[in-house]
Parts: sequence; structure tokens; C-alpha cells
Amino acid sequence: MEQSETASDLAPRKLVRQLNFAAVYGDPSHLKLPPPSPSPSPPPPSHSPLRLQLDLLPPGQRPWLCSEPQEQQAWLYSPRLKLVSPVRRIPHPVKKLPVKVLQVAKPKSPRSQPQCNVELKDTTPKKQKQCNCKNSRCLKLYCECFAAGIYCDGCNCVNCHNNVDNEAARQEAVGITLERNPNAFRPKIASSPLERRDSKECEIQVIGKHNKGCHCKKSGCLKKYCECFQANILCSENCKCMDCKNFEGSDERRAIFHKDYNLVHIKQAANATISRVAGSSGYGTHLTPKKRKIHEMFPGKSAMDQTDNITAQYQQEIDPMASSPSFLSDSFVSDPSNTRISASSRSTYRSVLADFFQPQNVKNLCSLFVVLSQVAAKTNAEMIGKVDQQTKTGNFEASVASSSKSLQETRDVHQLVCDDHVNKDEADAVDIANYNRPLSPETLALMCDEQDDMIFGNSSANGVACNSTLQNMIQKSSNSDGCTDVCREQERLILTKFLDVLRGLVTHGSIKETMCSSSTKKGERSKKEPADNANIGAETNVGREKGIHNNSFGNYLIPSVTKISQTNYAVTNGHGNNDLSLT
DNA sequence: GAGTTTGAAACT
DNA sequence: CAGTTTCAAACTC
Repeated sequence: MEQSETASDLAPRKLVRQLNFAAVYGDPSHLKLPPPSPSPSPPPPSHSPLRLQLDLLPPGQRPWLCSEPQEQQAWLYSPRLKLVSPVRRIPHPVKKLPVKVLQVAKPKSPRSQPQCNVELKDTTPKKQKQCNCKNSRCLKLYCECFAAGIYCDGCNCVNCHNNVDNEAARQEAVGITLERNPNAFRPKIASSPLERRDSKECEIQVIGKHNKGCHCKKSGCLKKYCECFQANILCSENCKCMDCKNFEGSDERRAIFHKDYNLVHIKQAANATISRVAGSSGYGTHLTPKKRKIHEMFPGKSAMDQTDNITAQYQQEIDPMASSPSFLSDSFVSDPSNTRISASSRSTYRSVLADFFQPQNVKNLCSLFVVLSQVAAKTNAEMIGKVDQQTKTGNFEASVASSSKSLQETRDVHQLVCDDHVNKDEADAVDIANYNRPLSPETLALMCDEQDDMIFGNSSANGVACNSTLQNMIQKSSNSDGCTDVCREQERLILTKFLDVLRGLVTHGSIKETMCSSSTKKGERSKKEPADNANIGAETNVGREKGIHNNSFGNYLIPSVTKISQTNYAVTNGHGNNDLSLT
């Protein structure tokens, strides 16, 4: 492609381009001269990064830097006005950008993944980035510096004309670019000063949209190839992207933002157990991992596969209920296709229980189990005490003490499980090594499977080790006669209550699934409609219909610890009511 | 650091 | 306006 269009070739168009430029940046009457300085300021270094006071600019307007080295600072450049003087645009009468002094906007950000704490209101990098143009002479929009309206400064470009020495050619290039696209130098992102921070997700999101929209095909709009993603905005109706994952409620997008937010312990602790219970509850256990689906959708795309693998991995870690193939999302719905959100445009599954299970819920559940254990221990102790009141006082106390100790250990283990920041392996190690109280073979078998699933995966060697360890524990359990009855009762209560909780989850998921399915039949949502809305709406409706006043997992399914404690209090006060049905 | 992938920009 | 080519950043190895 011919890139060497000379300035002389462009000369006849100059006037038109200048007029275009003026049209782009407004009528000169909007401009005012800077305050007169007592003496002409020396020009800035010709290749120094120029700075703009963007708060003096109306939204949606991008200044063009002065092209004359003698014009210092970031005077707005306009071919029609440059002979007058360096000019500065007056503040917009209504809106004012919240940003302060920014370096001249560059559309591309550094190679860093977006982070929770990233300052997104200003989506531009704080440090000027050097371009590496080779063929464009830095006079086309390919060049980030040129596109940003700044001189190349310290760049690695070849045959650069985006400098003072080639000002004529540069101006011509500006004119050509503007002639082609009058908005070429305007911000691509029409960002508003508003931002939304999702406290739960530590996610900051600029409320804005790409003026032209992206046209991504392979990146899922979750890589910096995508200008929307790069600007930390959601894709909008302006976009013509394919397989977009950069929409509100996207699990993949959330995963990217939360890859450091490690909930893997919570997920893994509940994952194997609940999936097992689900499998025994009559629901199908056919699992269609999302990862596999993505692979099927992108055969032979190694880069995409890797990205999707990472994404799925992150998703599993942060959103167990929504993404875990062995968790509720697929196990609890009879037809996973019903959970497909806007199938034509978003080929991602979203669990009907997504965002339903929160860390606090797990903590509440753990607390509940601990209290139940205490209830069982005390109840059993009372029974023992009545039988052997006169002859086994010492043993009774020892038994209670032993139960208390084991309960405390249980509590510790559960706290480890519930702690978002604790190392999972440590928790599991504690779980095995310090679980001194005897366990029933059923529980141990359950744990063993959990260990297989959660820790060792499919490793046969490790699985053998696991089995060996747990067999020893089983042996220990069968040989132990210290607090067998107490432990059995603890297990019975905990598992019974856990089953109730899971049944509640199943019911909730089924209801939401039904609602989602019906809403899907009514009409497929538009591409950019947030996926969560339907679920939330369905959930709300369900809540009304079912008399559920709160869709919070903790309030809905898990009775409060206080309530359990009250029951516990009743038991310990001799009411003898061991019925802990709290539904 | 080289090679590949990607999508906007430029061109036809 | 659609299809193709060019380009440089983003990404992978």
C-alpha cells in the first residue's frame, strides 16, 4: 500500500480540511485566548509530552495539540485559529469532566490486565507509551501517538513524521484523516463521569460506550484487542462483535476482573459434597462443563482455547455456583439449555443460581453446623447423664469435654473452610490430620471422595494416599468408643439440615429455571441487555409467589445461628425437643 | 525477542 | 457499503 503521500499532493484539499477541522472542534467563538502573559513563554521541548487540562474541555471534544513549537502548552490547534494565538477552549457551560490534569489521552493502555483498583475514570495510561510504527510514518491513525494527538516522543518508530521537523506533512496528514473521518480525533469512548462500583465484585466500570463500537470476532471482547474492553466499558448496541463476553453479568468478564478474588476454598468445600447430595436426590448428574462447550465452539483455536481455559478456571474459582460443572448449575437443572442466556448472541451458560450463593452464606452454613453439633453433643450428654448419672459422672464430664474439644476442632476446620483467604490445602490438611473425633464410614467415604475431587483430582497415586489415610481414619473410627453416639447424632443433625438446605437450593433453582425458561420463550433478550436482570426479576417474582421475602441465601435457606441457638437453648433447658426442623 | 493473532484503519 | 489489505498493538511461546 502506498503510504508516502506527499504534502504537495494534498495541498489542493487543504482549505476543505481546515474547514472540516473547524467544524469538528467547533466555532472559534467558543474559544478564547489564554490570559496574556507578560512575556512570551519559551516553547516547550519539541518532544516533551504535552499535557492538557482536559477539565477545560467540553465532553466529547478532543483537542489537537498545537503544532507549532513556539506555541507552548496544549493550546488547541485549529488551522483557522493557529495564526491568532494559542487558544484554550473555555469550559463547557453544563458538563465538566471530573478528571484533573491528564496526560494527553492515548487510546491504548499499557499491557496490564484490568485490576480491581485500576483507576478507570481515566482510562488512559499515566505514562506515555512509545509507538513502534514502521510503515505509517506515524501519520496515520495506526500510530497511537498520532491518534492521540501528540508528537512522538522517545518512540521506537521508523521514519517518523509525527514531530516538529515534519510539521507540514503532519498537518496534511491530520487534514486527510479528518477529511476521511471528521471524528477521527474525537474520543472513541463517550464516557460519562458516572461510574459504578460493584462492591461485591470489586468491579469498577465506566458507564460509557464506544462511539463506533467494536467489531471483534475472536477475542470475545475480553482482550485488549477490543477497544471496549481496553477502555473498561461494556460493549454496547454500537458494537457488531461476535460472541461477545463483555456484557454485564458475563461470567467470563467477571472472572477476569476477579481472578485474584479467590473463593476456591468455598467452592471446593461445598462442591463435592453438594454435588454428591444432588446426585442422590434424583436429579440428573449429567455434566456438561462449560469449558468443553467453549472448546466445541472454538475448535482448533489454540489461543482462544487457552484463554477460555483460563477464563473457565477463573470462573470456577470465583463463581462456583454458576460455573462449576459439578456444582449446582448443571446438576440441578434438568435442561441446561434453559439457562442459556440469549443463546444467539451469548454462548455462555449462566447458572440460575449464579450470584445466589455468597461467601457469607457459606459462613452462615458453617456456623449452623457448628451449633447443630453443639446441640447434638449436649442432647446426647443429657441422655447419657440421665442413664449413668450416679455411676458415670466422671465419664460424662470427660465425654462432654471431649465433645467440646471435637466441636471446637470442627469449628476451627469450618472456619478454615469459610475463610476466603486461607490456603485450601492447609484447611484440608487440618481437616484430615486434626479430625480427631471418630467419623462414620459414610462420612469418611464422603470425605474421601471430596479429597479425590478437591485435592488430588484424578491422580491415582494421590488417590491411593487419600484412601490409605482415610482407611486409617475409618479404622480409628470403628475402634473408637469415646463419643460415638454424640458424633453420630452430630452427623445426623448436620447432614439432615444440610440436606434441607440443598433441597431448598434445588427448589430455588428449579423455580428460577422455570422462570428463565418462560422468559426466554417470551422473547430473546436483546444482545446487550444485562443477563442478570431476567434472573433477578424471576427471582423476585418467585419470591413473591412463594412468599419468599428475601432472596438471600442466608436468609432464605439457612436459618440464622441465633435461631438455632434458641433451639439449642430450649434443648439444654430440658424441653427435650430435639426436632431441629427449621424450615 | 521472535513469531502469531487480532481488529482497527486504510484501501479498493 | 462490503470486501480486502495494511498496520501495529496485543499476545504467545
